[in-house]
Amino acid sequence: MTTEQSFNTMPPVEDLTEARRRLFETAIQLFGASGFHAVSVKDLMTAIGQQPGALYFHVASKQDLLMELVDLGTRFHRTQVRRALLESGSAAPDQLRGIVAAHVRAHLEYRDLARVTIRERRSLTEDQQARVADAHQETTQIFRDVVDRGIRNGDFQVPSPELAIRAIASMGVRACEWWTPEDPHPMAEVVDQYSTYALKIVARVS
Amino acid sequence: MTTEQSFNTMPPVEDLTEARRRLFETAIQLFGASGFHAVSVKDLMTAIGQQPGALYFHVASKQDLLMELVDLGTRFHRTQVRRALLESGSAAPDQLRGIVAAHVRAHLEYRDLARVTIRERRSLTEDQQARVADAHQETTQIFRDVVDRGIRNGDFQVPSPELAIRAIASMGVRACEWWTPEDPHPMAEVVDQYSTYALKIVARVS
DNA sequence: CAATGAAATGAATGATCACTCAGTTGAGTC
DNA sequence: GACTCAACTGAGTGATCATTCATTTCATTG
Repeated sequence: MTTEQSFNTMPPVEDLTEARRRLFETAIQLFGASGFHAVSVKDLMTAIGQQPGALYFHVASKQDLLMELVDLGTRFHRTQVRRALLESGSAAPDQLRGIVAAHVRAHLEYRDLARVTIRERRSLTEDQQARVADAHQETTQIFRDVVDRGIRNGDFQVPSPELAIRAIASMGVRACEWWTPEDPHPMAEVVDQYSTYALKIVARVS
Repeated sequence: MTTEQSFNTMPPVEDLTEARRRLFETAIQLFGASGFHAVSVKDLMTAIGQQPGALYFHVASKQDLLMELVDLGTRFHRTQVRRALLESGSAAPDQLRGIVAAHVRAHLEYRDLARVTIRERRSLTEDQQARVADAHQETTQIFRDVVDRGIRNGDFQVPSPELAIRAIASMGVRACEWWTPEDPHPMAEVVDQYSTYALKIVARVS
């Protein structure tokens, strides 16, 4: 097993032409750095080395492009958390450690995508938000299921599962805002520590 | 002692004319809801019931207005954390509980201001960011001092104080994004729970 | 080598952007 | 009742915004 780290801006996606993939990657970087509304179509296309109008060969609108990015980020996040649960054992603490690690890692490996997905969801139209809501809800439900099960069988003990999950998720969500590959704490350490914090938060008080 | 909750958009500020205060409050609400770049000068001044040009009687520019709001939020946050430390006893766990409670409460009582302060710091110019940096740094240092002291005297035990503080702060910072006064969990419960989580994170493993 | 079609150009569209400024309003002061 | 002054109006400025579209480029295919 290699300890190789990936610092791509976009997770692997099928059915994506090279030109589209390059557009998406650039958009993720610029939107992630400055925000959707702060980046103009001219800014975006100049960064790719093209004219503004070329955007509309690939997407219907700037708004539509954002939708695709947020959708991509939300689905990727769900995929990673889902997989982590599948690869965990049946013990609730192991499961929680697994999904929190996946959650944090997703936000650190693809920081710009995570920033866009988190920050710019409110910039989507109501219809667009509805289209993304399901995938996000499913990810939340996985956390809820794991914590609830841990509470039922006595592994965890916490006054409010909702608050605990919000707190746990917050650590990972915020991580993409401050962590960089140059940080003195390597990604693996952050992932490990934050997973431990999650377990401490829901730990049974004996 | 009353248990009265305040849901104003702006903390009390001296030396502020009524017209300016109204402008600031509206700006905090609109910028907090949609983001600085998504709100035009026309949007902002229409919400106050004035012409766009009237803005420039009160501030030099839209950018300058943002600077004042972020500065306000950053200083208020520091004030609250500072005060909480002063009002705590000498025991590190009590101090940590106090400053975390103040941190979370500041983000819940003034959600829009917190959102603007957190999200839009990157929208400031470099000079403006530098002007805000000191106040923010001082707040961080308070957390650092409390945790470090707790570690030295054996109350706390954690592999990395930096990571623990980031995690603890994240819970409060994110809270202004999801909590509302209509939430089933009242503010006091969130504040109390999150303070407890903070103590659990840095707790000595015996 | 002619035909095709995906990809991008370059110039234009009207709308909206932040911002300016000379003039108006109206409440308070001498 | 003339004067002051903070607050705001209303009509504009040029720049930039997202978007459109007829045309061009160029690698691939028949």
